[in-house]
Amino acid sequence: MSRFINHNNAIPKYFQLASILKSQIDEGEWKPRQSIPSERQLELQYKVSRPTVRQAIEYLKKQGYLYREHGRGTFVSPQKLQKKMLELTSFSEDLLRKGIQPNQIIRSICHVVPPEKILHRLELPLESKILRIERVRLGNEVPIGLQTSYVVLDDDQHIYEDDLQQYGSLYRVLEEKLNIIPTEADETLEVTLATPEEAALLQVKAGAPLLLNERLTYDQNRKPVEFVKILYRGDRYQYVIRLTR
Amino acid sequence: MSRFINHNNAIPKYFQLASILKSQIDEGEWKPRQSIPSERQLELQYKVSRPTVRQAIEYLKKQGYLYREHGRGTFVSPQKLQKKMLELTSFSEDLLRKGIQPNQIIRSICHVVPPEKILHRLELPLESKILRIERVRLGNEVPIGLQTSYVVLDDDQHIYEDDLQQYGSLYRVLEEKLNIIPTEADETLEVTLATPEEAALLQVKAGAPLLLNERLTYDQNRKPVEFVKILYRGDRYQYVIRLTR
DNA sequence: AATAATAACTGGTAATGACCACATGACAAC
DNA sequence: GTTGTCATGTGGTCATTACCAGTTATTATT
Repeated sequence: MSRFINHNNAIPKYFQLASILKSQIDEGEWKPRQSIPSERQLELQYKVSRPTVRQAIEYLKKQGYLYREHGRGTFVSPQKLQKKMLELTSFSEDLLRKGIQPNQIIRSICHVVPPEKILHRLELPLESKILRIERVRLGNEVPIGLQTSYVVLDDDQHIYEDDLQQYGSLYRVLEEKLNIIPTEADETLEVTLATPEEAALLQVKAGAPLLLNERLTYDQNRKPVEFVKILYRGDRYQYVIRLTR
Repeated sequence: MSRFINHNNAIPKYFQLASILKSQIDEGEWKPRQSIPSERQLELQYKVSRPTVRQAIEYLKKQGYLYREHGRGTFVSPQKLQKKMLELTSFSEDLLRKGIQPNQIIRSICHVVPPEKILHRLELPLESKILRIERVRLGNEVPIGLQTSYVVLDDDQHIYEDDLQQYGSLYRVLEEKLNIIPTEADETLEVTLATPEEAALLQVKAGAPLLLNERLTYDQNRKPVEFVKILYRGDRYQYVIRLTR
């Protein structure tokens, strides 16, 4: 990691500076709760203006790396808060972060007319046909969740089984192949009991408690792109999240 | 709501402007997906500088009221996304928003030495005595959740049963009486089965599935203030959340 | 009529300079 | 010794100016 700002570079200076500061935190150069140099010092050190310094610090603050106290200084957040800065993550990201190897079995991938309630939430007219993907998600080769995704695509956009295998996660296909960035989601969690079919796929007894997770995801333009329903095995899955306000 | 910026006012201009813009959205003057005036127009209209306009818009963007598209404009988020901008909320706030009357029975409020694991997460030395509050939470007079809170307080800070009754929620006591602002939290959700004691308090059968919610809350200075464990009745509670990235 | 260049928007990044509000430690007055 | 004042350092707010980078409608060209 270069410790200087490149002044004739396509990458914004505030972003370069944020990367430099972040690497000093990641590498333990600055310890949690320790103060980092003041805005004026950074301004001199990196030869950028104060607004640029502030923008870089704001960026890292939003991600949970730094916190500020008026009149006192800017400080490194305790380790615990540095971990998960993404609150909206894919199933695969989730598991990888816990050190579990994610895997999947694709049960079906085809165009169907989803239930009316789901069409409504996706802001689509009645009888619309959209892509449905049914998958069994595995962690270290053991069934963890049963996932049904409905994805809204334009006529010239396609997702094939090969894409999912190759990219490893639906979110990566959306982002890297189709340039759709999931940015916001409304999510619910509740407890349900396994039907015989669900029980068989998840290898539990019928009636076993499951964690039901439903999510409506919006893209960068606030257009609904995905409705997903995931049934987790109650005994093998813990949902982790970080909240801010 | 005044539609002008007060130039000699303790309240920051960007905040005044944000309030004005927000009220135009709330009152339906600007419809979802409709564009709001450009930065240059707002600059002229309210006689403030462009950085101030940008700060106001950034503020509302972070709260989910607006979204921007480079080269196109700034737009009002669809209704659905305007609702819950707070991701970190108290139990009472949660229920009120769903139109359910929250209530509580305080089972105990006393100082105890919590389990070692909890002391560790609260970054306290072994054998520390802290405040424990055990409550049964009700919605429309029916038991919904069983809540055990551990709160870290300074020696000169106190919470009494009367405070909880009076303020209605622990978070309001923390904020309004003690000036502790919960700002961030790490939370987990999983499924468990009711022990006989828990079952009796929640009025379900022993072994009934419950939603277990554990949360570690940090204050404005990133100091752990509360560890809370809530057991929700699986058949009566749905956990709702909004995710962003 | 179809296509390509362009002008006129939009938001994004950046520098400079100024003043305010809060926290803290040094120091003088008591 | 204790207390109050003040200088100094911190982040917070704001105005002004400039240019860059996408988007879109217009206009000139073919």
